[in-house]
Amino acid sequence: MENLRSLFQVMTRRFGLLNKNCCSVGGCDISLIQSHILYEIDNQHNPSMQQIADTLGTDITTFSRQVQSLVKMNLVKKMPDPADKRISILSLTAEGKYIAGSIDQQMNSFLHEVFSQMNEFEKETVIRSIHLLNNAMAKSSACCKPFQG
Amino acid sequence: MENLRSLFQVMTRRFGLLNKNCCSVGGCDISLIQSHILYEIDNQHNPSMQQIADTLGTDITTFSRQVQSLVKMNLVKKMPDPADKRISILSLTAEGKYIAGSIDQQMNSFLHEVFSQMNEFEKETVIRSIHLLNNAMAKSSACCKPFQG
DNA sequence: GTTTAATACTTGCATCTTGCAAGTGAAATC
DNA sequence: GATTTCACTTGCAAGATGCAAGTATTAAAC
Repeated sequence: MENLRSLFQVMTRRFGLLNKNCCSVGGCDISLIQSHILYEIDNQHNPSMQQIADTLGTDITTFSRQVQSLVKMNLVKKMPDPADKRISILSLTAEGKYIAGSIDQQMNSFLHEVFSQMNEFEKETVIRSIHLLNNAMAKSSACCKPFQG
Repeated sequence: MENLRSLFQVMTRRFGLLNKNCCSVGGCDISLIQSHILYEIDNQHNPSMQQIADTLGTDITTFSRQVQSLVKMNLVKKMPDPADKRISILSLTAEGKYIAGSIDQQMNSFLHEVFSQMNEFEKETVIRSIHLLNNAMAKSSACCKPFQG
């Protein structure tokens, strides 16, 4: 089999660059990490700090400070869990939802442009393949332990 | 079409986490960025500083300092281009090659484990798909301008 | 052929990010 | 009730980042 790593390296770097350029919405500049945090808060159900930090594979202390900034920017809300007062449940404010949605839209429109290079059959094949890959990665013990979302 | 972005987000994060854990070889600890630099130096032909910095989408000043560390660690060599003395050509030292190869091996063995979850047909489909994707991204104007390797 | 502009880097500085260690307070275990 | 564990938060020190301003070299303009 050919060198799998270089195949993936190229792909993920390109997607990473895409992601990097997708983070400014209006006057509001969001860092790459922050956009990932917004994304995860939006996609998980009543997530705690720890959950999102684990998902993203970032240290909880760094994460704590990132969230503090997002709270200051009025994009994220932190509510103590009524059942366990140690836990902070994260959610997006209206503004946070707007920003997250905006980034999502930008990313999707770029991706659609990329996919527009392909015919229908190719598109479907590629999408199915990524699903396969994601499932295989989720099952693999070697990698990605933190993330099981 | 379903939400493409979340599909890619999951995939690239998993691969990113994989990458993150692949960077220590023996006693030598390498940061993620440094491993990317080693990879690119190894894969491009007599690359200049600017070329690699562009490929990786990092600022040239940050890159300059990263390369300085790698030179100090005796993993990278910097040679002035005889034809244009402004340019520094980068190459790996023997030790740098060893480290880069080691990381490559780790990544590939993890990827093979992931692919071992699939049957032959799925494997081929997935690999072909990533090629398709990389080609489409290379053609797209929207993204990844810096990288054309 | 000298001046001007552009290129390929490098350094200064100020800011942000990172993660370990050490803390707080709350829940679970003993 | 004492100890341990858990979910976070802060102190610090180290590293990463990027703009501005520098050097040296090459290319372009006049």
